[in-house]
Order: sequence, then structure tokens, then C-alpha cells
Amino acid sequence: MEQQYLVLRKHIEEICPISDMEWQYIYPFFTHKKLKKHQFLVQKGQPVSCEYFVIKGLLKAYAIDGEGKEHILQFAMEYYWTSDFQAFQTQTPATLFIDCIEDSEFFCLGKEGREQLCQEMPKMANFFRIKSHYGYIALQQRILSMLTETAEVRYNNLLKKLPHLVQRVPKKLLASYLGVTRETLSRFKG
Amino acid sequence: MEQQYLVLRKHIEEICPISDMEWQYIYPFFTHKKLKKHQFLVQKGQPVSCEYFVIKGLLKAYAIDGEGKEHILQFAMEYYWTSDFQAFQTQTPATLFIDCIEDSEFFCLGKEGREQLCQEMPKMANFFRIKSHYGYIALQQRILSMLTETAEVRYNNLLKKLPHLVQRVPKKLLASYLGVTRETLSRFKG
DNA sequence: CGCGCGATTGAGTAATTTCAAATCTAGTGG
DNA sequence: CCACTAGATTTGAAATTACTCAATCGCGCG
Repeated sequence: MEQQYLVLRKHIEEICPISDMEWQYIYPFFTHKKLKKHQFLVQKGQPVSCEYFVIKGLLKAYAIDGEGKEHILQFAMEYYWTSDFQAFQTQTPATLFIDCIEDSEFFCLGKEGREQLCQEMPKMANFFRIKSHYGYIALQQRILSMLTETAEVRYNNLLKKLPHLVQRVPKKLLASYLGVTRETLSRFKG
Repeated sequence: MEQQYLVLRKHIEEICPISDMEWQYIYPFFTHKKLKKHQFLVQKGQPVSCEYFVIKGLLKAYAIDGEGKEHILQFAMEYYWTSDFQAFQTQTPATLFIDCIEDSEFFCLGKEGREQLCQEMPKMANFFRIKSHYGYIALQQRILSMLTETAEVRYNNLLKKLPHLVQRVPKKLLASYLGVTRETLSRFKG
């Protein structure tokens, strides 16, 4: 468990170094949580109390449309943050589901906790600022790739960029993430 | 010009109120800029020195693919921020173009300026943190809509949500933003 | 008045989806 | 170690959807 907290500290220090004393202040804001494969972290209609930093495992965040089809918004593995951020931020019921593709573990941060951290520790405000900004840029890139590239090209780029993720995820889920059917994905490459 | 600075102050204060003294410190970080219709704010291959807060007018940020086709990532009108954030953040050449659909005016903030503001004024770090976070959520919603909804539904939602924007933008640009051809968009609705 | 741009319409083509069936694979219990 | 099953993947063929290319229409501006 000590070990796992160190992972979080290291993650924060990649953006802004902190002293031992600061860390003593920070870490109690986070609680630890463990789930098994197929269990839900977030469910549509339920309140979303936390955002989650993944220390182990793999999850998918997705919406279900009118025909019951699953559309994957995000995969979250080690060192990723995940939640239904929209619901978390506005404290409204979730519109997404998030469940475990593998047994997983997280650190959880509540809304009050995050705001208190940001108000009382400028370093943490900067940490979240920079994280959000990187996240924003990454999503812009993803939208651009959805507009400019075919699903086949996006699939090949995913293979290049995140081979470790692709290995761990069934192809039908990758298809859902890329926005095509599993049959279409299956007809790719050569 | 006084007037225009007030627009920026009001925009900041929607998220975090500031004193007159703080404002005196903040506003000199911003410079003013004006462009006419069809002029470029950002061009592919060029360095991106600023992020821009639009006070007047309307712009489009887009990429051009291998076949010379334009794919619109973002429209930016009054009170929107725009830039090639990826290039700005990493100080690499732009991959996007941004040009004016109408005569436009902006406040410009350089990278050093932004970091200095954030380091020396926790309130501004919080402002940008919250702005980025909202932006991140909005892009997640857009990705989700691209995955779950048809272009026709997305078009109708755009009409409902931003009727004022839709009026000002030629339909062929909306088509590019939605990810379909102008012919397809033209066959929608009635 | 006519030019030029944007929007629309039509017809043929290409790509994706849908539905169905066959195959493959990993994990389970005997 | 093997057979069995559930889930995942692949393949085929028909139906649907969007795209391309071409032509036409409409309107505002000079």
C-alpha cells in the first residue's frame, strides 16, 4: 500500500515536485479502492462521488445508446485518470458506465477534496491545470483524427502508439472505441 | 479599448472574482490584435506564440488532409479561447490553420506570460484549471456525440444549442465540422 | 445585369452496416 | 490431458448509407 501511494506521488511529481511535508498533507485526501473484473466503478443514473487515478488494471468508460449499443469514450489503465467528469463536476447523475476489463485498483478523490487541495496548495492547482490542459490537447487530437483519418488508419496508429493497451483489450472493444463495428475492424489490415 | 479589456475581466470573474489591484497586474500580460476576414491567425508550419481570447468576430481552426480537404476542429467566436494548443504548448510548428470567417479581434497571451500569471497568482492558475477542465468535458461530450449520434442528429443539436453560431457560418463549414460532405448535410432535415 | 459563391439535387459508386453462420480460443471441470 | 462451452473473431452476402462527380438553382455584391 505504501508502494501504491508512491506511484501517485511520482505521478504528481512528474509535473510538480513536492516536499515530504507537502506529501503528508496531500495523500490523506485520497482513498483506496479495489474492484474485480466486470464490476462497475460508475453506473448511469448514480451519483459520481470521485475521480479516480488507476494504479492497476484496465477499465472502459462508455455510453449505451437507444439500441443498447455500447460506445467507448475512454480506456483507462495504470496512471490514467477516469470518471464521468461531466457528472462529477456538476454533481448530477452519471450518464456513463465505467467497468473493469481487468481486476483493478484506484485512488479516489472527492470533489470537496480536490477543491480544498487546489485552494490551499497552489502546486496542486497547477498540477490539475496542466493535467487538464494536456487532456484537452489529447482530445483535440482525437477529434481531429476522427475527422481526417479512416478507422483503419486510426487503428494502425493505435497499434503503434499503445501496443500494450491493444494487446489487453478485445478487438470488439477497440472497434467500439474507434467508431466502427467489430466486423469492419476485422476486415482491416492484411 | 477600455471596454474590450472589461470583457476579458468579466470573463475571468465569471470563474474567479479579482480585485482592481489584481486586475492591474493581470491585464498588461495581454496584447490586443485585429484581423480582417480571410486573414490567418495561425498557419501550418509557423510557430504559435500565443493563445487567443476572441472579443469580436468568428474564426475556424482546421487541418488540411492529404487530399487538400479542410476538417474543422473548432469554431471560435466571442468569449472563446482558440489557438493550436498542441503547437503552443510544445512550442513546435503549427499543424493547424486558424483564419477569420469575419473581421475579428483578440487578446493574446504568450506562454511565458501564462506561466508567470499562474505561478504568481494562484487565482489565475485556478481560472485556467477550471477553464481547461470545462473544455475537457466539452470535448468528451463531442466525442461521445460523434460515436453515438448520426451527423443529422448532431446538426439538429447544434441548431438548438448554438443557433447564433449556425446563422453566421456557411453550411459547408458546418458540414466539415460535423464530419460529412456538404451534399450530405444538404440532404438532412425536411 | 451578370458573376461568383454557396446550396441543392440527381445518379452512379464505394464503403459500412446488418444479419447470419462458421471458426477460433481460453478457461473449466472431469 | 481432454472435451466442452462461452465469448471473441472471422467470413459471406444483402441492404443501407455516405461519397463523388456533375449539373442546376438562388442570391448578394459589384
